[in-house]
Amino acid sequence: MAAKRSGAQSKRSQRISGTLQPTHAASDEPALSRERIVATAVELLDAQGLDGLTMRRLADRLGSGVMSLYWHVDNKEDVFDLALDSVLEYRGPTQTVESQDWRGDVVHVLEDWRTSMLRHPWSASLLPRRALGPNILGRLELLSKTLSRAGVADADLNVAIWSLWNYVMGATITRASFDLSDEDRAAAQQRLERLSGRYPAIERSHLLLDDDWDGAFRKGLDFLLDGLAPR
Amino acid sequence: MAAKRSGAQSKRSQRISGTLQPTHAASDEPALSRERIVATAVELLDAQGLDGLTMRRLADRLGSGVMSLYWHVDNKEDVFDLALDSVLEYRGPTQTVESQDWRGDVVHVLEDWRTSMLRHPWSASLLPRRALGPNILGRLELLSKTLSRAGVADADLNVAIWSLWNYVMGATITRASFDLSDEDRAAAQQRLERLSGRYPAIERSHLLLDDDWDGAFRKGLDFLLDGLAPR
DNA sequence: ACCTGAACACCGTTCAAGT
DNA sequence: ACCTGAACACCGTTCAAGT
Repeated sequence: MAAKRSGAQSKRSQRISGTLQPTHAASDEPALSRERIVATAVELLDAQGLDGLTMRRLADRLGSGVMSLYWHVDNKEDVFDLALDSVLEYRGPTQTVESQDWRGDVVHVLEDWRTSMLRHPWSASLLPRRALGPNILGRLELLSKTLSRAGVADADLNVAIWSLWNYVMGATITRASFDLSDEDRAAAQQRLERLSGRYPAIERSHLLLDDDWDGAFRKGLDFLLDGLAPR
Repeated sequence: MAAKRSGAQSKRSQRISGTLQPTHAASDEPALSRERIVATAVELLDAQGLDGLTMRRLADRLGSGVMSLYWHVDNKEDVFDLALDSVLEYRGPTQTVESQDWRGDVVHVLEDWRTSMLRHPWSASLLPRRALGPNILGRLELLSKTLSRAGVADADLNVAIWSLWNYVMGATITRASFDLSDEDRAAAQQRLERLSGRYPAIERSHLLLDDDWDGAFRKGLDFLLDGLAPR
């Protein structure tokens, strides 16, 4: 990873080191690299959302020409794949020492997954269309092992993994997309009421205003786990 | 809805009715309308996928100028919203006569939902980013009523709805995105094995090759329902 | 090995104008 | 009320060229 330099220092070093950075004389940016590109792409996505990521904007932010990116990266799809997988890197404990609470471990793995994605809401809507990168596979691997330890039989393992994956993805995607629009939800509820009578049930229960996403997530997850690995 | 006419008939009527369709003399297409635009957008999405929908291509297919679309439709986002909601129109029985099998009704509602979306795989990856149209609301309403009849208490209704929604969305999105790439999955499994050792658990269980999506869907759904509405 | 600008074939949408 | 073409400000990517 390139270290950050202060503006003053970089200006000086730029003036002095004309021969040291011959191909990069007009800029104070460190050299281009796959890592820098991906990190900057994530920044851009966080700041501007899915549509905000543009090869041209990305190059701008990196202080390089647009076409320079294509040396390090296949195309825009590739950038999406890399950004998504980088955001899903697992940083938690990969093997809690002698844990006895296997069910708690499963919950932790899944909640960490959800939390990671919610930190970058674009990742949720991106995931369904992208390839499985190494970090995603790593999380699936971890989930598989934890489920085995929790007592899920080998024959049921894939069903269990996919059920939980589906649930987590659905919950995360829903939450990420609905949470963006708080007053939209209020507006939606009002619209519901103006159509008075067409949707009486969900109007009465204030479905669109309900926002205990975390609670609902945990509750549904518990039900699933009860079925998958009876305690 | 504009009625379909045969080519011959429309050519004749075009020649005769110069004064009847004065603004549309040069084409044998019926007049533009919101409905036609949406229907054609769905065709285009089915044929070419998400990236295949272009205002220009859409206009081409409709035999009109690009800008004519904007009289009937706000912008491209609007087209996406309309196409998505149109695909989610519920056509099943809205009130089965005196059904006693309430749990079966819930399952039917959710499976019909999933089936509708899988008929148009782009809808799955589109949904998380779009507004709730009338047909989506209608399905939520139906689900809510069915759950009530199945014995879910009012206080638990929203949690139940969102849990099921999340599960169905996750399962559908996953299935729609993974199913597109059959030999990709085989390639992924091979890649796994070439990395031999990094992901032993999911390699051993052939997770990426497992494709009993429907079975997994039903199983997980049953577990959820067991928790939400004990029989 | 790494970076670049010009050029191509596209986009969505504004606007002013037509009937 | 409905449709249109020209024009604008963008896109992603190929290519041939630079160091």
